[in-house]
Amino acid sequence: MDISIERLCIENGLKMTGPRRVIARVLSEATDHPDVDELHRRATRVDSRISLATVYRTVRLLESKGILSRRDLGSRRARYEASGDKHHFHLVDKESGTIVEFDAPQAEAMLREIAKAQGFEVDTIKIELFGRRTAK
Amino acid sequence: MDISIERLCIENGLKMTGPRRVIARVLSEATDHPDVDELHRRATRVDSRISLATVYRTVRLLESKGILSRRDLGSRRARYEASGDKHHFHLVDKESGTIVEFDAPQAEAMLREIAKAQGFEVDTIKIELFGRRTAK
DNA sequence: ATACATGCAAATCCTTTGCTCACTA
DNA sequence: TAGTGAGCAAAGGATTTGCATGTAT
Repeated sequence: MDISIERLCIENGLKMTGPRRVIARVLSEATDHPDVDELHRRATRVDSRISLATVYRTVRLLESKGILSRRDLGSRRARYEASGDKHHFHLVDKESGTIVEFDAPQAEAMLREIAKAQGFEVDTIKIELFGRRTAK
Repeated sequence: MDISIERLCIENGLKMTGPRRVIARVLSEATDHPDVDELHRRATRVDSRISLATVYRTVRLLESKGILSRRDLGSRRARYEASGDKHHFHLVDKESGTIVEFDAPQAEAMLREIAKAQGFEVDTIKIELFGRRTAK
C-alpha cells in the first residue's frame, strides 16, 4: 500500500525501472527484516524475470542514498529495512531467531553525548540485544 | 605480556598446541580489533607455518567457549576481541575506519530494563555508533 | 539519443571442510 | 596410544562484476 520507498527513489533522482519499482514496493511493504534472498523471492513473485544481481545492486544503491539501512543481526546474510522506520533497535531471540524492534530514546541521547565528548558527530546508531525469552 | 587468553584456554580444557598458543598470545596482546587475516599475519610472524584455516578454526573454537567475541563493525570481515575486555561498545569513524571503544553502563542498564519488560533475558548487547570526527 | 539499469554467468571474497599426517595429554 | 589438531587444497556461500542488451528520461 505504502509507496514511500518508491517516492524516496524519485526524490533522489533515481530512474524508476520496472525491477526497481517492484523491489521498492516489496521493501515498502515489508514489516520484517528480509535478507537479499528473501527480497528476491518476494520480487520474483511479482515479476519472475528479476535477477538476484539486480536486487543486490538495488539495495546497495538505496543504502548509499540513505533510503535503506543494512543490519547484521547475527546471521551471515545482510538484512535490510527502511531507514525511516520508527523502531531502530533490535532484540534478537537466539533460540527462535525472532526479532523484536524497540526504541530507546534516552539511551540513544546518552550515547550521542558520549560520542560528542569524544569529538564525534554520530549519524548512525546500531543497538542489538541478544538473549532468550524468559516469560510470555 | 598478558597471557590470559592462553590461561582461559587451559581452564576450558583445550589442548595447547603450538599454533594455538601463538594465536592465543597474539589475541592477548591485541589492543585493537583484528580480523582473521590480520590475526594470521601476526601469528605467522611468530611461526610462519601457521595456516589461515587454523586461525579460523581457533577463533571459532574460542568464540564457542565464550573466550572471544565476534564483532561486525561494518566491514565484510569478522573481527575479534577478548570477551573479558572492559570496553564493549564501539565508535566507528566512517572516514578513517578508526574504532574507539567506550562504556555506557547507564545506557546498558536501560536497555536491559527494556528487554526485561519484553520478557527477554539479555546475554549480549552490541552498541555501535558510526559517524565522523568533528573536532580534535 | 544518451546514460544508466538489467540479466546472465563468471569472478571474488571470506569462511568452512575433507583428508592425511602430526602432536598433546 | 587415543583422540584431537594442523596443513593444504578444494568446496561453499554470499556478494560483486564484465559484458552485451534493454529502457527511462
